[in-house]
Amino acid sequence: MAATIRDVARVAGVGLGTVSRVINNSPLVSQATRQRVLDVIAELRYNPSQIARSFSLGKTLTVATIAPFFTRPSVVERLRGIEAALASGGYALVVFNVETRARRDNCLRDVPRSQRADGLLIISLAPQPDEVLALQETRLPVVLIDAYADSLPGVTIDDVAGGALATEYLIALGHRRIGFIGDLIADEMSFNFTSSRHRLEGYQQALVAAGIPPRDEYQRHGLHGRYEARVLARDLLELPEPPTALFAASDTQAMGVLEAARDLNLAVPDQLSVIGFDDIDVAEYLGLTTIRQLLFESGERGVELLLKRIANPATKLEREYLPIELIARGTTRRIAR
Amino acid sequence: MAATIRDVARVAGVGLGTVSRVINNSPLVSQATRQRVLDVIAELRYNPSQIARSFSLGKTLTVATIAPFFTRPSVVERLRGIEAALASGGYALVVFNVETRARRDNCLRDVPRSQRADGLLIISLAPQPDEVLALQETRLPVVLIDAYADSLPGVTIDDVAGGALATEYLIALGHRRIGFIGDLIADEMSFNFTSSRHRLEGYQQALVAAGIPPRDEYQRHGLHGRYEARVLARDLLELPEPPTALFAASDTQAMGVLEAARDLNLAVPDQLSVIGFDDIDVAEYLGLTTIRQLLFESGERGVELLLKRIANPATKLEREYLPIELIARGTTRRIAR
DNA sequence: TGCTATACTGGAACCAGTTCCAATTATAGA
DNA sequence: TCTATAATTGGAACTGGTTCCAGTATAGCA
Repeated sequence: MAATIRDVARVAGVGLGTVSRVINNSPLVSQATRQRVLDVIAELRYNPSQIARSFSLGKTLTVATIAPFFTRPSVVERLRGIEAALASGGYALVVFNVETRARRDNCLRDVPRSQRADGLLIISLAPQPDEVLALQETRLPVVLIDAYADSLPGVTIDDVAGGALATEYLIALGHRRIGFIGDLIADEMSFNFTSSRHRLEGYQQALVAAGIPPRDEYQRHGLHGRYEARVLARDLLELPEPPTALFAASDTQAMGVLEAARDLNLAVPDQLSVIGFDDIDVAEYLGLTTIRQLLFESGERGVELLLKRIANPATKLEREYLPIELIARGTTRRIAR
Repeated sequence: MAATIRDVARVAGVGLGTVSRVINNSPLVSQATRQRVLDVIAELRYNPSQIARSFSLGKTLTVATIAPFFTRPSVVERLRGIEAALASGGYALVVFNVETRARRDNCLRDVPRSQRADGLLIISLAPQPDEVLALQETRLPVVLIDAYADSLPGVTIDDVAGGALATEYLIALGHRRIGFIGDLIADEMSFNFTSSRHRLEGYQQALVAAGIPPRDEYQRHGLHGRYEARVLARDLLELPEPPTALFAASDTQAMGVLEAARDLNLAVPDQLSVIGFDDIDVAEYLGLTTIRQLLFESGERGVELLLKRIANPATKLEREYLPIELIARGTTRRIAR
């Protein structure tokens, strides 16, 4: 139906190779011939088939990304960085959104094997050791973003340090009773999210370092979401001896905490300090104190690492840590001991 | 390097066709042969090349989506609907993010021509007549979401009715001085966004119908964004005779309006009513009165229409209108005349 | 036993590009 | 004019699947 390169060659009265050379701007074509071919291409409205080209070249000029819950603002921002970096490199982006354990497993298994893409970015999901092996076997270049796995390159932050940073800040403000709201442990297990767990570790380390024994009843875990965090926080704040400050493992969850405070008529920051994590777009609007990480840049850097590996698969394993920063806004406040 | 179907055939001692039949679960293979082939596939760790398969079949099992500013919550939610519907149909999703006029034009021109995908979804961008012609010439099935163009199928809402609905509600609450904050006209022009313009039309119609002459100074346009809307709203609210209610063409812009009110110490809803559009996720958190549209579903329905057209390109032009609904929350309030 | 219908199987041809080698033509230099 | 070299050009072979036709084996039946 659509014109092929052979049609063009026939009509222009030249050989296949010549048309191919014209399409690819090879210098090995005379000006006159090039013009003739270009005219015929226009006349026949010929468009080279990307598929045939990929097939012949053995490269797809496409990168696949597996992302959990890609509506989360933090994930979206990373994706935006990825897309921007890929577009400027001439690559297209295929997105797989993962919202269940089964789909996570399927994607991690099938996407690399399908050979749809020249490389794979995995956001916030840490492959298990056996999955890492399977990945390596496919020889597909892979880079993790916001996740860590032995012997896979990645771009992350130091989540333990981030958790500690947030907690130390609250301690410095005079808080001693500090609660933590994070992702469901079971959920972390099934998806193998690691950031919430690491932030919890940092939280505990900071407490211990300040001589404050961590209390189990101050640590709550639920499905990642505003509503779930709201319920957890409400519960936490109704303890006989409630925390005076809450550290939420993400800004989305911090929003749930703020709702809980509203539910209970607790003034923030006067009666309750709240700190989040990520510094997503609305955090500024809400005046939320949080730990900023460079989401857009994480996508960009991930692409950079990946393209380097695509160009040269033997590149040594690189792992990049992006900086974090405390952004003090209006939801935290000093209290008297 | 990687094993091909011919390797499998050779090692298993069968023909090419037989291996292909096994891969595709054709019933025309004896149980014994099938097992032998499966064993060899496992042994050689053979994975069929998706590219070769696409090439041979003439279909990519991929759908491309062009979306402007895909970080906007409304766009993300539509994308989520698209991805979900595509995944369940076995299709992959390629995403192109458009943030400049030049990229919009390039994407609209090149993506359909590259024959990377079996179909194309365009979100919130209305192709111009000449672009429609070019699209049709490629014979690629296309469906618009949140956009309208002559002779292209699409899924939209009635934005004029939505604008009227919001405005009528404010009027019913007793407001007479009602302002409008929408996207930059020049921007609409260059991207050819239409929804903000249509909502403005509905706003004007509702005013006229209620015997209220629309005032030019009450209608402001800026780049789509919270900050820009904040500046516009502040300006509007500092008029000698400021509006008592503001209709923002999107929830994101409504958030900017709320910030402006905060800047000027205007209590919402007591001194200023605010209504948004879209009912994005945070709207509920903010208690924002808004017009809800079914974002996720718009993606799903768009995919459904598209897959129908891919299966049968002769499908007659379908255009679907999704319902809208006023969600009254806490940022609007009745005032005495 | 022979014949026919049925169940499998093999592999050539095909999809639309790229690449590379051989052939041809043009150009420069002697 | 002839030769060496450079500049172009043509097209076969190749990429890895699918499809379809022809061929073989097996079973059922008279």
